[in-house]
Amino acid sequence: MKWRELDGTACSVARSLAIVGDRWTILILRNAFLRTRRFDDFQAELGITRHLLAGRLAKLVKLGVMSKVAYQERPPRYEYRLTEMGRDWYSVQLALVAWGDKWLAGEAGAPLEFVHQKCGHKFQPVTVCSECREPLDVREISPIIGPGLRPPKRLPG
Amino acid sequence: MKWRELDGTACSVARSLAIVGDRWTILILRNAFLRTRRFDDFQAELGITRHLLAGRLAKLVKLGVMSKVAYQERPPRYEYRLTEMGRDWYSVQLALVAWGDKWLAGEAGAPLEFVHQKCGHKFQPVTVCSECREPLDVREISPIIGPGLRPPKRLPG
DNA sequence: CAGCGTAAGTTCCAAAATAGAACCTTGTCA
DNA sequence: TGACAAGGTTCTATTTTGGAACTTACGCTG
Repeated sequence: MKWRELDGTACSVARSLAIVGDRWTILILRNAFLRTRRFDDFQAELGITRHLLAGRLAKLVKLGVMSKVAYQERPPRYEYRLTEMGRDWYSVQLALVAWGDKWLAGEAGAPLEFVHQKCGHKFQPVTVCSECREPLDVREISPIIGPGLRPPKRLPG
Repeated sequence: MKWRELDGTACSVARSLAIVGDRWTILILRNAFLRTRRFDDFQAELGITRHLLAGRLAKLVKLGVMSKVAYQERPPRYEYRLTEMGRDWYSVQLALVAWGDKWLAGEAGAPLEFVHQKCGHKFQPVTVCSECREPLDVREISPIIGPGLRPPKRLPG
């Protein structure tokens, strides 16, 4: 399988990876959530080469994850902001952070903690079932064929 | 920043990426969740080259995400299973699937759907606050410095 | 017991992606 | 007029991947 074919597969993991399946892209999004918006700021904070950064940002804009917005006209200057699609990536990032905190932080503990303003507490993200609200366990989940894999109904005529 | 340095940074996203930050590794884990266990099965299902697969599996084993278990002695044959650390990756995968389903599946709908055996319903994963159980929104979360970033207390003596 | 099949790798070379550094463009400001 | 700034682009060297063939250790079959 070549990477060109990835987003053609009928798998949402593969399709997602076709967009955000490299480390730099995920780090760019991480910093975007920490309010970074400008080319040079991303470059300095991440240490990514300018060349790659330009390519990654262009791809994210093309695919609708970020948008390029002029913040001044003369000289023309742009910033990159998360779209709704990009903001929605946050649930993946939270899961990634939680996994890293749990398994990789060691004795020192998590580098960052998070406070939920709504309730005022430090929290961990918990993934629950949209129907019964119970936390999900791998062993209690069955995948089934969805509409995206079912053969289309034959049209009349 | 070079990739060697990534897992040395005080960020759980970067540390996680140092392990699972390439597409093949994530696809290997995806198939592991679908019960694939043997070298040749991973190879055939993913289309990854044997060379890379060997490297990725070895890395996952070294870092404790999967374990290599002999399932027969003569000739020696091994299979790869998720450890607890690996099973715990599932929350990230669910978030990734949900994001792909929502933003990339198009009109056809999700390729796979999931049933929660406990309640019997098709569901979406929802990320909630461990304290108040409300769904989390980016704009209601504040990161704060955690113990992993606080300078260590000076030891007496 | 020669030859075929199987699982799990390893080795080799060509093609693609990345790192690192320098350079370019458009405009402001002193 | 020259320095500075933001946002890129171009260049070469190194690293990583892709693709295919080869290896090892055994068991089976005729």
